[in-house]
Amino acid sequence: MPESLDDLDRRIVSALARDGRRPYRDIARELGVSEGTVRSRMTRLQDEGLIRVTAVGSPLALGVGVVALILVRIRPGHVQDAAKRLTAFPNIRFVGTSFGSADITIQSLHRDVKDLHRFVSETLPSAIPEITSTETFQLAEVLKSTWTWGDWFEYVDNPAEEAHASDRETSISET
Amino acid sequence: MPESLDDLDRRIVSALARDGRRPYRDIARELGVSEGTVRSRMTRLQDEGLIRVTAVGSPLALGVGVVALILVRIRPGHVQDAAKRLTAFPNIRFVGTSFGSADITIQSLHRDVKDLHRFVSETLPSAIPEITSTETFQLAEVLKSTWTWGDWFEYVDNPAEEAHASDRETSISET
DNA sequence: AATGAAAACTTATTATT
DNA sequence: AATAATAAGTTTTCATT
Repeated sequence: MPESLDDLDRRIVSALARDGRRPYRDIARELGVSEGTVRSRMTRLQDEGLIRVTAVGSPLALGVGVVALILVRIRPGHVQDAAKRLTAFPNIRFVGTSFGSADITIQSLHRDVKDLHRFVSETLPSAIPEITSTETFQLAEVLKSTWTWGDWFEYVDNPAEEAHASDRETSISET
Repeated sequence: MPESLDDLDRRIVSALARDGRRPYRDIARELGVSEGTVRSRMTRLQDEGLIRVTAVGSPLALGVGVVALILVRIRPGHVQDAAKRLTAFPNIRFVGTSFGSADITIQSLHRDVKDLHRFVSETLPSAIPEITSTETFQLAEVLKSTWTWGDWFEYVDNPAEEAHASDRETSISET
């Protein structure tokens, strides 16, 4: 039963979102608690699957030529099953079911546009015959892709604010 | 000039994608190089903005009630400027310009559907008057959201493979 | 659930190739 | 660009509250 994060958890997560390798001891000093407290809370959050500390980076810098967003429509009654099968593709990084004119939205990585085209026109339809249509958006430039939480914690605590100082310095621009 | 990653860089990044807090010394032992080599390569990759080690987690577990994908169309000639202004919103986590029937795709976070609706119907149009239309997909369930690179490195090195063993155990399912 | 103490281990710096 | 040596700092374990 994954209970929500308390204020101390959030501060720890914010600190690690800024720098995932920052020593627990250092974070503990800043927050006025012991190193063990930071450690045990992070262990709990990771064990519960709520948080992971990981290397993230720009796909386009890591040898990925093409990043695409694909909207998928599925024969009624087969959405959940189709979504589950899409998660098995190594080049699909995101799979979500949705309300609206698409049943599933995915983000996929490709070496080049030829690879993307083959994927959409051949691989996907033959792997998931319940697909009734797809719509593909090849991304030209990723201007923001953020993993920090400080701004969100501020936003959710203070609904009035909009478009103030942003996370940009700690995000990776994936151009 | 960000040159691409060599094989050793990739192995280091893969290891840190699995566990971002794993000691450099431990990774170095596994890869048969010195700790300093792992450290200096990570320093370079981080300084060049190619890789970041960070805490990532399930938005829906962190107090985010609603995650949406929004496709945005913009008056011709204003796409780049509008995209840049969208990056300033703290509740927008992803901004990409794209080819296809949308000019910009964004991912946004909201407390509830009322907040999402206000954002789409009021906040966005008044902040970015060049928007000509939007299409919103409220995400119901995120089945995959992966940050590891091992599978991609395999995929890009071996085009024939499809839908084999996946990253799922190291991704966070954002239900 | 949080803490302090201590041994084991890692990091960050420096000099060397 | 990589390495070994080393002082300083961190992690991990455990007994205590």
